[in-house]
Amino acid sequence: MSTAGAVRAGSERRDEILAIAAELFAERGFAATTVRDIGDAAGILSGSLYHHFDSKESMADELVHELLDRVLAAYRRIVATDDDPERALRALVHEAFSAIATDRATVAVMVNEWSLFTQYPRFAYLRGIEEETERLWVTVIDRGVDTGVFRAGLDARMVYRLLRDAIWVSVRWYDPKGDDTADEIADAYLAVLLDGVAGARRGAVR
Amino acid sequence: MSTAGAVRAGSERRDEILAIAAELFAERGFAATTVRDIGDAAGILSGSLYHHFDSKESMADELVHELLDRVLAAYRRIVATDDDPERALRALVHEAFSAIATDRATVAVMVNEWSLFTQYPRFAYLRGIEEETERLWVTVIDRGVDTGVFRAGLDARMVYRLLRDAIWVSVRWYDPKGDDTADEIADAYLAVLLDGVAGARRGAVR
DNA sequence: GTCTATATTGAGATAGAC
DNA sequence: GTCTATCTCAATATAGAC
Repeated sequence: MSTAGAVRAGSERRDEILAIAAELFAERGFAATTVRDIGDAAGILSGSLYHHFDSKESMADELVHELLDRVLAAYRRIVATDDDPERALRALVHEAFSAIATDRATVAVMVNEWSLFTQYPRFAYLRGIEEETERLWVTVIDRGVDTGVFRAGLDARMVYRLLRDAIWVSVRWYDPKGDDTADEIADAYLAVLLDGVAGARRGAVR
Repeated sequence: MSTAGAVRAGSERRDEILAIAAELFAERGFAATTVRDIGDAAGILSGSLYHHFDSKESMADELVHELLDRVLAAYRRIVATDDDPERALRALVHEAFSAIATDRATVAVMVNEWSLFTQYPRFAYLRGIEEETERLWVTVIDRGVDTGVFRAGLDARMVYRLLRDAIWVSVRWYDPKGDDTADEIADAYLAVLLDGVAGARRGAVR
């Protein structure tokens, strides 16, 4: 009956508390958020949180792990399904921005606390997920170079990092109530990435 | 006699301790670094740090403030000096990557703790610096659009954010001992930004 | 599933001697 | 400029009643 992957199935109350914790972690930072803050926001005492969770860390762990499992699964589907490199890259970028739209707080936690979390053994899986993600994106970029739709001589790994960093950190200024939807930002970023900002044909490497 | 701008002049010992603190903040995170850690690394007791600094916060404050003042001054010089939009943009990007090379630890602290610091009144100046920085970069991009060297209809603010985010977060994977120098990464990023990754001329908006 | 009550630890910071 | 010694507070987490 469980929908879970790596993560324990959760009651509704649990999920509710997790969502509250995510908002607080995103807003104040993981370290600066106390279990009392979370309890207060959830309308219970801090001690009662430990009926649902082992520790403050495990809350962040569940949030981030569950998100990344979902995103990675989507990446896998895209790369396995779509043979066209440009369309696949577009889909990957839209998928990431979609996660920012649907799970803003958790993405913010991931982005802001990445350096912190990757220090702890409990978050060791982050490396694995990050490696597979890189492999998938780089595969798509390399395919594009092979088929000639992307420029020859491109450093796929560097392009991936540029894009990954720019996309995820946008969660820091992304405003769900703002003028631009996540898909619109995705398209704007893709426009720059694919065609560049230079207006006139240049005597460059192409 | 003082070399300082907004920041108190410092003895050599002070600077040494600041550099040590920067490394620890960058490595373990600001919150996870204790004043005892800093004292240990500096070879003194934690209490002795308070002869040099008011608080742990003030150490991070000095580090980040001093760095951003220097970088902003460089940006100002570039924008005031160079009329050519593409050359100015190149210089801005190289300037940022140069800061990553020379002040890796402090840049990492700034990037990792930005969301945390901007919450505190003491770091209110971050907003001001960020705003002026955005204005400077956007000015250069808009100039490029006006003179036709950058594509018409470009959202300068979005391009700035994309670039800013991608550049600064690269401090998380930048390896001073790695194959690529900061200038090489800057050029690679600029190549993507200016010309895009698409290899063939496309029937796009240009 | 939440509360009462509290154990325990570790943090930032201070006062005054040397 | 550093040390000795310590204060004070706030944090995570636990035990057991309801």
